[in-house]
Amino acid sequence: MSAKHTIRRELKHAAADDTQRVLERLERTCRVRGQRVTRQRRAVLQVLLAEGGALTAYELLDRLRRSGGRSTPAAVYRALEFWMDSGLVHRMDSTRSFVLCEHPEGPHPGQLLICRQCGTVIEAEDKAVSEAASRLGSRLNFTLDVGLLELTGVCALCCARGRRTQPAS
Amino acid sequence: MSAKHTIRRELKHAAADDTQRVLERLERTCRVRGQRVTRQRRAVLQVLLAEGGALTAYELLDRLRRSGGRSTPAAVYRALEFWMDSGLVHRMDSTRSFVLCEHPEGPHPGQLLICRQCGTVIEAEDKAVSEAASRLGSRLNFTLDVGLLELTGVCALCCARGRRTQPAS
DNA sequence: GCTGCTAATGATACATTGTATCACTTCGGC
DNA sequence: GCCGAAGTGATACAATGTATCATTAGCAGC
Repeated sequence: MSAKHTIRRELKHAAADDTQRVLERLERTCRVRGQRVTRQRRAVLQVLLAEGGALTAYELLDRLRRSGGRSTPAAVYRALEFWMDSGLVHRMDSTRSFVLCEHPEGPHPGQLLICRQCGTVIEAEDKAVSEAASRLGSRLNFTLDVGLLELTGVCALCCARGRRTQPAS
Repeated sequence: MSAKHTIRRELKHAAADDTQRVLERLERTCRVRGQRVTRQRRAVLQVLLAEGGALTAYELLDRLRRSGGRSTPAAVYRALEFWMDSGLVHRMDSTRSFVLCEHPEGPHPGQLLICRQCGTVIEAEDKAVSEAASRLGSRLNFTLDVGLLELTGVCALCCARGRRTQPAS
């Protein structure tokens, strides 16, 4: 459990941390699982770490190419698929974009709150929501997948920015 | 209110009903709102009614062309956008497909349960889920959009079909 | 160190999904 | 009938995602 916990903390504080160290640890963890962390995969994760938010596959491709790589769409999608299988990256259907996950231990119930305006993504683990959904599933005889619910809206910052009538200004 | 209700009931029982009658009523309702129900729009809705489930834009296009139409992607998307604005059609991000809505009165909180295997879509209005989501939004200072949550899973039928081991073994 | 197996890559082409543009047509109000 | 706005048709294109297959890299066993 402590290994998981460490990765999670490191992801959360990656901006302030030495990115290299985080990657090395991830690499070690994946190797233990029998997975290879190759140049492509490392590069993709690095971009997502550096970005600190969500990116579409082609935005990711752009960034990789700009840093001198010769990636292709297929390569990016393969790397993303790998990280999704590892549980380190989530794909958001509503924006067709990819974001680092904070719970690398694999599939887990939870929610993604996605800001329509700035693209910020907050990952939540609200028991009330996931249990209500689960109950709804049972009621309708539907075996729901375990995974993240996507909730779109406007984040606090954008909401404040957007308000022309001043709340206190 | 009774008009809304009637449309809703008719949509629900469209398969058993006279499709033409439903369309005529929808047309009348839209006209009252100052909206035009054109040939393209009527055709798109007709296909969705006949299908009784979700279709992607290009599946819809295929069906339209097979029935002798000369539609284009743009035309289909325009018609779908029109019906979505009217609240009669929902787009599901997770499957990139479109489905008739049972609540033509406009945006409303609710859930779509989507079967991964057969594509069946059930529309639900579970207060517990939408209220839990809403509370989560408030807690995180996120102004959530009013709309349908997409929950994927496996429907009862597919679940039964898929079970190789009998339930009591 | 070799050999051979498997996983991953690179490159290309292609498939799918969605939009922009613009000339033309249709509809509804006068 | 005429006008203006809304809608259409056609074309081209943008964005997103996959299939294929020859080549390369990493690891296991010798």
